[in-house]
Amino acid sequence: MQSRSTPPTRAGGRPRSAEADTAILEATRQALVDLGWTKLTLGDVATRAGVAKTTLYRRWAGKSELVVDAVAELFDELELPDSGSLAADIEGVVLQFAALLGRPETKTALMAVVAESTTDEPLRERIRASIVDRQKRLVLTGRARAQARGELPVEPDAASAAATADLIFDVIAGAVVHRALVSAEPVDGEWARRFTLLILGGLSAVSGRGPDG
Amino acid sequence: MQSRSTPPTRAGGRPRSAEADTAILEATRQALVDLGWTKLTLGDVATRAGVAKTTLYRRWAGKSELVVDAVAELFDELELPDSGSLAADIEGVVLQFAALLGRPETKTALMAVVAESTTDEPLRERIRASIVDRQKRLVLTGRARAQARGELPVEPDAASAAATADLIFDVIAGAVVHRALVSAEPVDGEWARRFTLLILGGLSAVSGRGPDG
DNA sequence: AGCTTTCGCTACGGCTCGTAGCGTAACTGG
DNA sequence: CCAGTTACGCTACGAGCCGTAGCGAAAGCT
Repeated sequence: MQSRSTPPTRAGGRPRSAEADTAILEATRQALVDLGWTKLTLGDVATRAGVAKTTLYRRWAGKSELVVDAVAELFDELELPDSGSLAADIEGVVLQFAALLGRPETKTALMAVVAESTTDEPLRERIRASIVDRQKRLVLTGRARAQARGELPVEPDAASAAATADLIFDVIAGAVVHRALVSAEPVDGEWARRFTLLILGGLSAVSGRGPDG
Repeated sequence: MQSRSTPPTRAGGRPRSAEADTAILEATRQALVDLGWTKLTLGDVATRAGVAKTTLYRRWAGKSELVVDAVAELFDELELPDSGSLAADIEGVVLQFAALLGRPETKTALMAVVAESTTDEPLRERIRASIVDRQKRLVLTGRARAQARGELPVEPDAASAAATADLIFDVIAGAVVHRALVSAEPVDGEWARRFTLLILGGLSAVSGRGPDG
């Protein structure tokens, strides 16, 4: 996962405790739930994890990196169930992503580290590698399946196909995040259905008929 | 604007300096550019603005509230130019919103305060009132114009119409924010064109033909 | 005038930061 | 078994920021 700060890793010497690692990440998530992003302190996390504060600083450069690793583990749960239709696939991934964003630890952490990454390029790359790309795969496989079913045309131009995939990704992830965290309204089956209708058929499709289409 | 913390406002007494207010908000934006969200301190803002630190604390409850007010002013610039077609309207507002998110002060501030708002309900309400609703108006007027032109059907059910408007809003704002801040790739005319194509015609429309459609 | 509120300034205790130093623990290779 | 190497827990430290209190002076209103 390349999460921790890699030391020169010469052979020999006492190995880093794996239990400490998991304890720290779990303690970080719990601290996020209890305190939120700003009030979370590394000293508090160390106490919760039962390790010394110095141990934390030996493995992570700072608060942002630690939190990214802590929430990145949660994004491993994301999967794309093969529902048999593109619409069902989209609804499924939307609801799954929404459930993840519903957890208090991801809620407060995700936006905060992204905010931090706007003035910290290495951090942004870390987020991309351990969180964002994991979601992007869902879009790629989902589209491949839809194309195999004949639900979507195969774009001949590779550059155009990549741009479309990026677009779809930003639209889906962005819309769910905005609905869940900015508008702070529920991402339920009803919303997922309307959203999918919009993505597949466009504005006229979603506003032309009722939600029970 | 109801931005500052309203004192009991009895008659009489020395009025609050309006110059200090604008100086503080301007200093806050500049500090955001120079330091980013986390490294911004209220003491530093006070020094930049040429006011005492205590003056700041008399008007704002904390860092989050101050920053919200500082960036909210920038969102007043948003306007919906009547371009004559729904597609052009969408592209216009997307590019306008993207330009706003391109500024370093909004970049780092917007996500940070939203992150904070997930554990601070009054702050979320403040953001909604002074920032989010301002964008939502653009969606409502844009749709009204499109309906007047006959480009969009008029939804008879009021609840359904409101749900659609919320959906459109979350999709547009969310996609632009995600593209600009998470993917960190340019929101240019090319992207705006493809995005508009997707919103209006759905997935098959954007992947069916090339970007020069 | 007298009253009221804000202002700038100084000072303070409390908290967090990130690091340094030390002795000990764990694991590796000769 | 014994050096060598690295991680660990612990303590302590200067530095910086927080948010508030207290003061005298300034700027309005009646």
